Amino acid sequence: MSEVQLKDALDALKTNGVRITPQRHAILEYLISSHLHPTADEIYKSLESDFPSMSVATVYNNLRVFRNVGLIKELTYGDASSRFDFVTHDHYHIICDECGTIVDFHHPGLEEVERLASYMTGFQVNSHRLEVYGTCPACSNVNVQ
Amino acid sequence: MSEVQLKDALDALKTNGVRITPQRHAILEYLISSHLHPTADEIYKSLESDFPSMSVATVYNNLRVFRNVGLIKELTYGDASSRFDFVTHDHYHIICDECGTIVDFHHPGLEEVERLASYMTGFQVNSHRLEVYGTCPACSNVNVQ
DNA sequence: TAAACTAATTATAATGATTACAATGAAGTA
DNA sequence: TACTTCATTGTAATCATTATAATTAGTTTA
Repeated sequence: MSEVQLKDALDALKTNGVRITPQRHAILEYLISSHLHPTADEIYKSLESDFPSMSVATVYNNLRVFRNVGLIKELTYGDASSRFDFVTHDHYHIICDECGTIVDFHHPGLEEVERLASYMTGFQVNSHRLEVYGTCPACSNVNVQ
Repeated sequence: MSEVQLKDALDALKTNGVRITPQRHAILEYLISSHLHPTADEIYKSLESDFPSMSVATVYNNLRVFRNVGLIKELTYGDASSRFDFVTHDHYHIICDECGTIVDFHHPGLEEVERLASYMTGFQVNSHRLEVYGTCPACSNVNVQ
């Protein structure tokens, strides 16, 4: 786990006047160390042994706080649970249609697309979302057999 | 409304062995004529006067059928309702952060990004999803005043 | 340090979109 | 016409997420 990332995140919280509680510390630590894009429930279950009395509402509340501060991004997929991604450098996601695995890949931002969309629609553009879908190597191998 | 699109859609259903019921006809017609990316509930409410006894489950069931046949795309946004988009030529969406309006814009497909993602991750790529977010002209004007 | 104030946590109930289920109805086929 | 299959209906169930109210813990100030 990157201690630097954790320290920066805690500083960001302080700057925003957000108290640092043991639960928040643990959730942040988990988000930084696990690169698995966990759901709220996965975080809750993972921290259950360390915080037996923690409520699932606490996880949701704090994920919202972290998102508002800009520390994490929420990845939403219809009726399935949201997944949460600690914000580092710019990257996009590729998602396996079979097993749901999410893998990061680096690619320059699509500023040109943003510019064009803005020009064609008259919107002021803030951001964009890009995801690629396909079959991961593991699932491809299974299918072959 | 494009009669050609409706005819093609009905043909596609027949080819796939899907019966064409009055409800399905009406839902399809609504999806083609309205370019508002409606939710299941909006479709349900709009057809209520013509089909007083139609169940909301029928709308959901048939949207799933249409999606499986490839006639429509489901646009998902976390815990909010899914929106449904009749598939025509390639286009992406730009969405207003303030009011949620969805506007189509045309842009060449991002095959290069798909290729790069595939190369970097070893995935077989099937598709991608791109959305741009910003503020629509109407909301921009409101903010100025 | 102790009191006072504010924010966070907890447990639980409520919400709301979507799906599952069983019964009824309609379409296609022999 | 009878049979089989699929679609629709109404309702109950599911499940992620949020709201609420009470309790607890941090922070600030005297």
